[in-house]
Amino acid sequence: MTSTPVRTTRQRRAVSAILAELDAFASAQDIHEKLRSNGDAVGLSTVYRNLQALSDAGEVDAIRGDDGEVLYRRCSSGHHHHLVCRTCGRTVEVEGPTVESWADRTAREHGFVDVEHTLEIFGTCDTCAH
Amino acid sequence: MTSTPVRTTRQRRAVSAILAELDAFASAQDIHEKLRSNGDAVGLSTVYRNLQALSDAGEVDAIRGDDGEVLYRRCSSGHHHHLVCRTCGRTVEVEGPTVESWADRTAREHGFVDVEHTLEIFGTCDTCAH
DNA sequence: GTGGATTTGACAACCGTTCCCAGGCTTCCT
DNA sequence: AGGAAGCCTGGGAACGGTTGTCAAATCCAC
Repeated sequence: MTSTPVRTTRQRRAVSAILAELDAFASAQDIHEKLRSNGDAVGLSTVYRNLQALSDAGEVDAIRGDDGEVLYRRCSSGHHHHLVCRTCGRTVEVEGPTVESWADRTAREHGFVDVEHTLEIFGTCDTCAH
Repeated sequence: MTSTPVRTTRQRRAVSAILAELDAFASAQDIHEKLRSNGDAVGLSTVYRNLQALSDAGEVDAIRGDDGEVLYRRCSSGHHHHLVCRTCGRTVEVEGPTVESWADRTAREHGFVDVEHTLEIFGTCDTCAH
């Protein structure tokens, strides 16, 4: 396998920097906007490309919002789920060991293999609920 | 509150009929295509409208596929989750009572209210796995 | 059957995302 | 440091799913 060279460009650094200081899930366009208002102008295509690359590399988590747009967030590396505030986007990473085994067992009982699952919890956080 | 009259049109019936005989999740465009090849021509807009209406009325479940398109399926009325074959779309409805309470409890512990969750399991069904 | 509101359908518009490609910038080598 | 090679960038066009528009068709109550 041929190693793919990766270059550290200003744009790539800028995108990573934004993600590092963000506690909430944000869309590619949100991030593009933030970069722009920070003075760190980066092309929209580039933002998309880099977010996707980071996502593929497992460095950021990607989920799909209600309206279908993809939201990104820098997360801890292990397998976990998200508790997301539907108002401000603030996110808490949670683990549910029981869920994992239940999902796998259930799928296997029905003859399914190569099992994955998605689980997200949405609510309104205490700050946003007054 | 003013009651909204609902009319039973040929198109509405055709869409419901297709859903009734479908065991898998299907996109609006899939359904439009099936109707068309059945000779029951229905406009694409109408298919979208009716699927959305059925979804709002809770008569069909809607989930979002990996590529972001919305998939519909007629399901049983109670709260349940889906075990979906990622190859053929065949779907089994499953229940996970433990998951429900765990999700609610976890969210509440973090001060979140008005909690919802989404949980889908994807795998390859025995038929598709050979 | 008739009137009048609901629905339909063809097409345009939308929106997030991806593609394209000429020019720019990193890297590596010397 | 200087220069060649090729990955990266960015602006705009293209794309695919979905929604909006509005005149014409349809359904239902009377």
